[in-house]
Amino acid sequence: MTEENNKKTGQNILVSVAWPYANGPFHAGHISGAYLPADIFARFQRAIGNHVLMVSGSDSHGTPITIRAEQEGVTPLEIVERYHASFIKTFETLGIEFDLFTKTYTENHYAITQEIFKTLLRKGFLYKEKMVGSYSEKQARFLPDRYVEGICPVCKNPKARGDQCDNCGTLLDPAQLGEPHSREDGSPITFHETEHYFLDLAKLQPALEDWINSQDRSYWRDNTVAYTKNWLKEGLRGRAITRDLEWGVPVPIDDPTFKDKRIYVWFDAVIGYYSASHEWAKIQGEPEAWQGWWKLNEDGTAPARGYYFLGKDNITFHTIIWPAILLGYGGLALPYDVPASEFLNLEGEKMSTSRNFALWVPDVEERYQPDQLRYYLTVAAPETRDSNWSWADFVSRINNELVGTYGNLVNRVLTNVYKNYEGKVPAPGQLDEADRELLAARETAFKQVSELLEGVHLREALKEAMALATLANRYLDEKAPWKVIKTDREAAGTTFWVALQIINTLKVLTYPFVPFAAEKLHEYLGFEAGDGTATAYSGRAKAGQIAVKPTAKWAVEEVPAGQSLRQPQILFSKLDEKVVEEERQRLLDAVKS
RNA sequence: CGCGGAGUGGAGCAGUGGCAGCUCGUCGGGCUCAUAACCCGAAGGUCGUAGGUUCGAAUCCUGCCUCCGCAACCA
Repeated sequence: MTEENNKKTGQNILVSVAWPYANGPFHAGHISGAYLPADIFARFQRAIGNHVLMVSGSDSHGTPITIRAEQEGVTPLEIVERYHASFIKTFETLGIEFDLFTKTYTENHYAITQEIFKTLLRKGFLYKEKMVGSYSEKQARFLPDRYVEGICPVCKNPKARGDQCDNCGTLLDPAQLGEPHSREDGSPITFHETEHYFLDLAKLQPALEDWINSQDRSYWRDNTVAYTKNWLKEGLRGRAITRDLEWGVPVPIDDPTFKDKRIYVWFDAVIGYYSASHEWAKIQGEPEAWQGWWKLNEDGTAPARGYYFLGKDNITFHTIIWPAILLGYGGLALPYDVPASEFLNLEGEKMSTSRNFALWVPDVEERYQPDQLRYYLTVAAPETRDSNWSWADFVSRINNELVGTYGNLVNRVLTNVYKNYEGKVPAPGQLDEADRELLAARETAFKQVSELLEGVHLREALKEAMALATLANRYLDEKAPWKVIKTDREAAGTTFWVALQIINTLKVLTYPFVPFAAEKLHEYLGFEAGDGTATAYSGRAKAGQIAVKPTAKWAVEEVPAGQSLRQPQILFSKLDEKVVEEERQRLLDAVKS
């Protein structure tokens, strides 16, 4: 392990991932934009020896869940449980490992959310205000603006929504609509006065600005900085954090008028990162362990760096609102970085869940190797701008890059050595310039991939690792050890020894991205699974449980001469070209139905 | 004129005033241990668009077009 990495060893890293809203399964954009990058980053951080706490959970509240439950004649909790199970299945299949993936529907979360609410109230960061809400007599509840439909006062479009008219783009207030009615059942809407608590963002703005300006944020992605500064520039306004709902965290105050109100879902959802850390600590049997990731040191510094992985639609909740809540509450660490992703399109079109034009992960997770999905979701990830999932591209990149370049390199080396050297790593003789160059390139690649991963430039990091595989392929062609072996068995052995060292490093460098293959390769190279030398991968996140910490080691290490290899097998399977048409047809069929 | 991001060969990207580049793919040739990697060569771009500044613009300025997110009750 390099000195540089030694310095970093032992830091605490919080990996927070946006809480998926439990009213539908994952599509490819969710995984590509948040859960997979978080997992890759967390695997890297664990491997270099940092203490990672990676948490998230199902966002269990909110009107869409309530309405869906009513449509299906089940309880909101049944909807939440269904998709919570679906999320966990996907994580297990794709090898996305949390320390805890919980729900916002837990006693722990309710208690902590209420405690934060009460503290903010006591410290003067909440205020009460009356507002007018859209009320459906028939459904007997207040509706969010977008669930109110009526005639647009500007263009007379009869299907204008309460927040905006899709026809002419005018921003609306539900009260401006002609003949306002519920979008769900068409029942008429009346307007009732209702009182709510507001988070006093204006009051928190100075502290928020101090925090943002307390250090150079150029390591944040451009879009994230732009969004955040823009909001601050325009001046923050209070934001209602309670709703007239029956499903959610009860408002913890002694006031009968708030008996039928709940804390609004966006307020409680961001608190999930913190409450989940408490839950994790309790399950660990060390109820105070959360402090190592959250509780500010006496000098005001953070005990851990917190990384928040999410989509661009969620940025301001994590750079403005969540920090504001934390500042108001006091004593807790604020986000260090918010690596927000752009959006993933599908076959050149925007995904649309209402049209059912989406790549639903549960539909494909069984048809392809998890590493194939992880690879493509990384190289095609919307890391800096909107990107595109295309099945033709998927097949071509898997076959050419993952299989052709990396898989084939591993296979040609392992099969040659296995066949010709009694299944043992040959001893190296004198190294020549080409050997030394390649071994040096391995050190460079290791350093670069490490730096890129540290900066959350995941796509670049994977590209660098693959470049080393390309170098190794070229080296083998030049050396042609399969020819040399006929006349000079020792010289060929040296070449294979060098190639094995490169493969061993590639195993480490690609481990965060394709952990299943790394694990297999580790064994093919003759190491023991779980021995902690490279990619020991000892447990996967189980439903709502603690993942066992991998003890993978991030280092350039030697495969010792004489070590017995195991019978090599194909690392990644090649895809048949015809899946392109099949998958495209599946998408079309789904849209029709 | 609400705010912000983006537009460069088929795909993904780099390029902040000096001959438009890289990776992948495509086509032709070579080699072949391996799930056909690697090597040599070729085609392919009026840099979204119109104008301006400049000896010189992908780059700086202005207008317009297209895509994306936000727009404080979507989460």
